Amino acid sequence: MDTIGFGQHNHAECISKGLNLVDAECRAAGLKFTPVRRRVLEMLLAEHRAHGAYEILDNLRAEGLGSQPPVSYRALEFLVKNGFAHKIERLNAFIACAHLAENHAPVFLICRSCDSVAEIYTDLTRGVLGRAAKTAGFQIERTA
Amino acid sequence: MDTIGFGQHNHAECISKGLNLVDAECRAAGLKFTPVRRRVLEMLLAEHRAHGAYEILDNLRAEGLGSQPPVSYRALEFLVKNGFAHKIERLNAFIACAHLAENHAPVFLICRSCDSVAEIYTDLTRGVLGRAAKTAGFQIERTA
DNA sequence: CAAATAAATGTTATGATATAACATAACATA
DNA sequence: TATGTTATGTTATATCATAACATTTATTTG
Repeated sequence: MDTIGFGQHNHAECISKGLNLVDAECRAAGLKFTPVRRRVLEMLLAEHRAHGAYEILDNLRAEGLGSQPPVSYRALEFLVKNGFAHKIERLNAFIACAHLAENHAPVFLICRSCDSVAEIYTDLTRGVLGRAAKTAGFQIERTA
Repeated sequence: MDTIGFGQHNHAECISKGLNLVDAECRAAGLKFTPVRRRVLEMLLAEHRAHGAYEILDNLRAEGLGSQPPVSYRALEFLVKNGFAHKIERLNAFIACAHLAENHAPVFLICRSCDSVAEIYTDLTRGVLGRAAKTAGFQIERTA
């Protein structure tokens, strides 16, 4: 188990490492890490908080990278689909994955006061939830 | 632990019992279980699936119980706030609580094909999630 | 290389979900 | 009955999301 909480860390490095990692993964998987997609991930990595699609769009627009909703939604969809970011349904917002390069089922802890988010990962298919799911006729494929 | 899966049960009874239970709880807690609120809960109880706010509203409108979005949203808010229903963020929809009268932290299993929902409850603050939350500086108050 | 194909992006329009704000009515109780 | 409180009615609008189609860019292949 592992979390990203509120401890300090070298943040510039955190961003560049994330970008490089995703860059490499895309290369390996034959995915196109285009300028828009890269920039969106960079925005998400820049802060450990959830960003709305329109907030992302505003930034893209200011940088001349796109001006209409589908632009941000498509980039975010790409990132989420490939596990580089997650959508937090509770907030209708997106956050960079805190465990890039590891296959996992994310669970989010969301502060009720400030909407800060911490991402936990652990194998939920085992333990109490996995057993309950089985009883109900479900098999957990993914969370969120 | 307990779930509502896809087993059969006496459904008419399931509805009336739910209504009576909530009726009693409201009485005890000094909450007003008004016609709109009661009817909305009845709709939710009528099927073990999540209902959208606008679907609820359409029904209310057809019955002369309200015609504008705030009507259904307010009734749903009342039900959720008091634990009689839950909002499933993943579906932007609402479902009657499957464990009325028990204080709990719901977790939903959602079928990716048909959106069927099963509600699990268990004490998530213990076990792996509770420990991870603590590490991240969180204390789990509620889920969803 | 050129043509064909596929993938990504641009753009318009609209759908779907949700709430702010204010007016009115119903209810409780002093 | 006056007063405060809670619920409801209503308008308008904010917020989140995607369908559909045109255009461009990249990739494959003849």
